[in-house]
Amino acid sequence: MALKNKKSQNFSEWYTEITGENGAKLVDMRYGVQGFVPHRTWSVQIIRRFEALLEQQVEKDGYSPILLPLLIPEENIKKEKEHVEFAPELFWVERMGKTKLETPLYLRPTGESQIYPLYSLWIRSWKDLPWKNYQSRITTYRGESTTRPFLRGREFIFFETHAVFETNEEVLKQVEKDMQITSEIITGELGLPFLYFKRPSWDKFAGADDTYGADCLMPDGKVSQIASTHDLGQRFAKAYNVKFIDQNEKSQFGYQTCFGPGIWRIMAAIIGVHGDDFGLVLPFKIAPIQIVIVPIVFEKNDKAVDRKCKELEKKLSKQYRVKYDNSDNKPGWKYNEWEMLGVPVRIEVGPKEVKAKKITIVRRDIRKRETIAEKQLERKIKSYESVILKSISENAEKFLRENIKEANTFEHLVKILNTNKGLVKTKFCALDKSGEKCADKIQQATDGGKVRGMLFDDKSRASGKCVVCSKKATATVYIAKSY
RNA sequence: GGGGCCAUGGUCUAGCCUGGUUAGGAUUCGCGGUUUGGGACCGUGCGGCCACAGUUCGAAUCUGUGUGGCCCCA
Repeated sequence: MALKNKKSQNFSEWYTEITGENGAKLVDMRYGVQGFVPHRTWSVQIIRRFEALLEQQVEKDGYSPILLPLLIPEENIKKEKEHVEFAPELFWVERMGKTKLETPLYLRPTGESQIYPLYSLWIRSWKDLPWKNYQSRITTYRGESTTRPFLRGREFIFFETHAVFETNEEVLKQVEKDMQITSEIITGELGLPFLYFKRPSWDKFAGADDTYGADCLMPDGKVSQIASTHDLGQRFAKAYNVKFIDQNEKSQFGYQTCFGPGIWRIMAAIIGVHGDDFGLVLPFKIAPIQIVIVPIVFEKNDKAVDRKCKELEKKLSKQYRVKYDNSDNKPGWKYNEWEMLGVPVRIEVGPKEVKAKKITIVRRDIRKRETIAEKQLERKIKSYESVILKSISENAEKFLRENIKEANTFEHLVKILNTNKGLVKTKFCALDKSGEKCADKIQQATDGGKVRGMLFDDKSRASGKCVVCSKKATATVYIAKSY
């Protein structure tokens, strides 16, 4: 059956339905442990594909893979004063069988406290720098109170890069590079536009000098951070003793960054932004099955249709991931099934097509049928690869653009955030501690609207007055409710 | 973190208020057959009251606790 909930009418319930048993079967929430989500095969196959794209991209930027344990000894979390912020939400392992462990172990809430003690051992000289490792296809653990599949979990899939540089200038270059990586994959390949912000000081990652985040707009008008980079300065280097001998034979602390595309959040955005009332709409490149062939058979002994389908399957499989669905279900069943799963291209072959040497082809994103000469099939599919991506990207970009509104007064800002969806662009006094009071006022007046920050590449000097306190504005900021 | 709703075969649901037959139906799934251009049909078969405790002669139903899910708000 098609989805009961409409995306435009009730996004939350639509989202729950599409991820579950009556939708695309991405997760199974019947596992019975809050915040711990069994990922079914379709979601894993999708995730693996874009993880791989991200892996290739960060490796191109000089990162190499490492894989560290899930468990970290207690003392590590105590070394960085601000990072201790994670402590209240840690999961602990305190026993091995019946034996109480001498050192309690915590499940990694993120990688800093396990990676940097190792960096301290691995990095010796300026010749080792920049030092760039990443780990992916791992999980991370935080005691969150509210959980939702792909948006917030107690366990979730993680991807993190950690770089050490000689200078602070290199850090900023890396921040920019990370934005490019995010853009090339998440926007370029997955069709998800985002805004890249420098976060206000009160909204930084624990222990970072600065945090930069990529915000994607979800259909209900809330933004979701789908990637972030942290300028760690030397703070972690000092806490974990990440030092190197410089060219003058002096010992120096490294400058560090870490970057994390949010694997779960990206998945949530693929589902939410591209999906429709018929199910998922997958970007061609990451679809586990790119083309499904549906036969239409009237007579049992009609071997011609089957033969044609097998021929097409064989031919197209050289270039694409193809499924010939010759199950017992009726064609209508198959259409609905594969549309729910988001397979980008469907080919229908019946007696009519065989006779006329034609093929019926359907794009998942617009669900329009087209009958073309068989000879043109491969060229058509080739064009769909880019056409589908372009089409879904443009829709997503249009939605983002249309949902950024400008406000010049506090009242206007509050009115927009309380009645409309999306982001509000406005003037703001300060992104350091002194601006936090104004941010709090906005949050209270708008039921949770947060200052997301100023655009990373915004080099202009803000003019005018803060929309809240009327003091001189120092930044143009964006405000939105968020996940 | 706060508030609300909820938990019955794989899925959806009736029964619960007012305790008492073998927990009813739809769909899915398996088998046999007829079918196949937008979720076909007939026959047949498998499968269920979230957990624990309490009240009771008797609990899906009442009470408590726990666990989990969904929605709204922080």
